[in-house]
Amino acid sequence: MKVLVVDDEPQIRRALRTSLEAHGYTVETVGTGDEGVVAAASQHPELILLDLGLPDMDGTEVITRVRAFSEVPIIVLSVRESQSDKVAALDAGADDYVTKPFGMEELLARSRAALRRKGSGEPDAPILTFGSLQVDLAKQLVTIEAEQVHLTPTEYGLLEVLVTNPGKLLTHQWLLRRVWGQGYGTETTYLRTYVRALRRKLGDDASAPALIVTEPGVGYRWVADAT
Amino acid sequence: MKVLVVDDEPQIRRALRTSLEAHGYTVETVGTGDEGVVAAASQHPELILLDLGLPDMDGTEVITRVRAFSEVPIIVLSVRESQSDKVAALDAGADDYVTKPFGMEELLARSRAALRRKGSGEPDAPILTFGSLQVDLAKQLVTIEAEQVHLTPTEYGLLEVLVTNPGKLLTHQWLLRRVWGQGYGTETTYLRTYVRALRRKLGDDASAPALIVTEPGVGYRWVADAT
DNA sequence: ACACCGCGTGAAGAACCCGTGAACGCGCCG
DNA sequence: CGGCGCGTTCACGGGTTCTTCACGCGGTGT
Repeated sequence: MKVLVVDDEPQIRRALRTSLEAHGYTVETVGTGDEGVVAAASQHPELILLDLGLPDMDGTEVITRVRAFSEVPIIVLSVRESQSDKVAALDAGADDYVTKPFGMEELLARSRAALRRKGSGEPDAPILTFGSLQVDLAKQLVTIEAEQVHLTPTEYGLLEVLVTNPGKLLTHQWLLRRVWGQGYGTETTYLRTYVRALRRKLGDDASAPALIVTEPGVGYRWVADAT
Repeated sequence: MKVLVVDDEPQIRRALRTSLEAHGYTVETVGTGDEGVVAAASQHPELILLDLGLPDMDGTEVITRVRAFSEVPIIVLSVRESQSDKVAALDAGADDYVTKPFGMEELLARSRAALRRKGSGEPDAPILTFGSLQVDLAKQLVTIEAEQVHLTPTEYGLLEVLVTNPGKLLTHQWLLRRVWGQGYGTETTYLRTYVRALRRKLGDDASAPALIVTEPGVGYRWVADAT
């Protein structure tokens, strides 16, 4: 049973490692959010313990990134007790939220509860294929006919929400909030610009779309069939 | 989305009921553990909020009894903060443990997290079928004989309120308010135009309607049987 | 029988939206 | 310090959608 610990404080990493290993878990530890996402993709842990106070990126960002390609249980550890922090983390896709300092017995029990639930899930493929187009959600890598395509962060973010919601009509507001953040919702010119960039780089034609269909006045829709 | 609240304090029951119902949940409440187990079996709730301090039986006992026949998510609410209580409840099969007093926003977020985990397994089918016509409410996609039909936003909005109120007589004013907004109510020409567009695109004949029947002087009625 | 009302039909102007191309500013790295 | 990548913003032309109008037709009541 492999557990990934993402925390920047070495003593906490050590404490978690010893306690977890004493209970029969295998433990991997990393110190930054970026390493956390990479390890979640490459190591395939069965549980992630994630500290929210990371130096390089916000904790909810890590959750969103991991949730893009995996449904592995995530338990958040944080010193922040405010409701808004908890709500943000849970709604981003976390399974549980424990405030520091916490009791190790409680954390172990919550880990058992999270792992017990995981029983009925099916392993998901982190690589989506649409004809000659491939999107590796874990590595954030896009290839077309085995040729790597370079996308800017915003372009990739938009592509990710599109391919993970295939067939669905995604409204302008929904896309903007999802890719640019909660403060956005009316900047449809952003979408036009980035949808255009995606279509160009992915070889799609706006007048005869095979990937991204525009629904006038409403939003966009990813129409390619996964193969 | 039905939620079962098991708590012996009437004011907590009331508070939970109002908050949950305000967020769109259907709420059942009972006051004893015995009733809780019975309600869990008979009502098939999709989430259980369980107070540990029940008069007739220990809370972990309730969890064990429910877990004997159901995997419905259980969130424990308790005044007890000791680790041993949390461990006991979680190991008995609870999904989460929240200590009173708790913030309602946090509880709602934890409820969403629990329901999200559960919901990912069973595909809720919001696809309505009427013969060869299919309306996918989630994707906002309309197909006829597996062939995609393109509808404008207004056309789709009108179709949606029609198919979600099958058989009912929908007055002009009601339809206009529902599709165009509160400020409308007399513009029957809009309805004529868009009902016509729908009939054309869906292959219905106004003089022998199989989908949309006009009720002269009153409104319209969706008459197709869901299959 | 006749006028009237509501509906279906078709079409046309106006308003809106999208695709396209390009420019500007900012941070970063050499 | 200069270029480069990226995000943001603007303007224009063409297409789609919304709104509005006009004309027949059938049913209703007088």
